[in-house]
Amino acid sequence: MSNQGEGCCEPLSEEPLAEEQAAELATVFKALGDPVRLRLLSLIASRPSGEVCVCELTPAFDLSQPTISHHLKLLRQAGLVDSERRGTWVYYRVRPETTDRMAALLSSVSGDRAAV
Amino acid sequence: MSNQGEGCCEPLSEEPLAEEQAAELATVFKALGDPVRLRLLSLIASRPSGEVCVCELTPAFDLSQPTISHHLKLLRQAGLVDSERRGTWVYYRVRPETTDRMAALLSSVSGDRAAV
DNA sequence: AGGCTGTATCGAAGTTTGTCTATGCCATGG
DNA sequence: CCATGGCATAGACAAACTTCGATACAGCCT
Repeated sequence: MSNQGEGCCEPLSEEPLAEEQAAELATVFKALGDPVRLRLLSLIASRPSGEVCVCELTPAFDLSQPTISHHLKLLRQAGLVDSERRGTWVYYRVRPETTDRMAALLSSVSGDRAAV
Repeated sequence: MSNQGEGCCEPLSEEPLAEEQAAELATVFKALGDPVRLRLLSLIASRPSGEVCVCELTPAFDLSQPTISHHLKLLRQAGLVDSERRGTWVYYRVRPETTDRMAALLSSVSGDRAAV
């Protein structure tokens, strides 16, 4: 499969991002790669209280309630948000550890080398 | 539909992330949401020279050459990388403007409010 | 010019994703 | 204790994505 000749450049020394790590990080970015989920995250993050009730998120979109629930589940599984039930209602909040980690990763890409 | 009753919380004041903007940003995150593309970006970014020849990227994966070419195209369309042909070979480099913008967005999420 | 090599484009197959309706679970409140 | 409302899960289906082989295009070299 197309092994380059010899005159192009030096061979790869090492992959900066391991296969396994890339798969894990891709899961988080994939969760961010949908307009609805991005807006959900933004809605949650923009609250001074730090949390939003699902009953407030659902009517903000032109989508069915199960669809919003599904998107929230993906955000939760990606570690981007956390949920807590208080009585009748469920509240979602951002997990800054995850967003910070992703921000640091992207910064390192433009900075110099890819870090963890 | 499910319009909530009245006892939950106050209504939404405004969406922090417009629908159109969310769609645009989601495209970039979607490009990042694949292990192969993440590793490609990492490989390109980790080079001191700032650029990598495609002939070096292709054999680094257990995938066909058209598949790598396709992933590079998506990264380019998302504004994450740039390509330049020099003679026989094509070189890819990271566009720091884009990665920095995404990093800033994620930082703002954990910081306080969602910014542009 | 002709052949060779590196890269991109073109359909096509299989899998994943986003959305819906229908239904189930949990907590509240008569 | 049963009815009601908020939220999650299950199954179904269309659209999108990832991958491939085949092919086309672009430079180099003899």
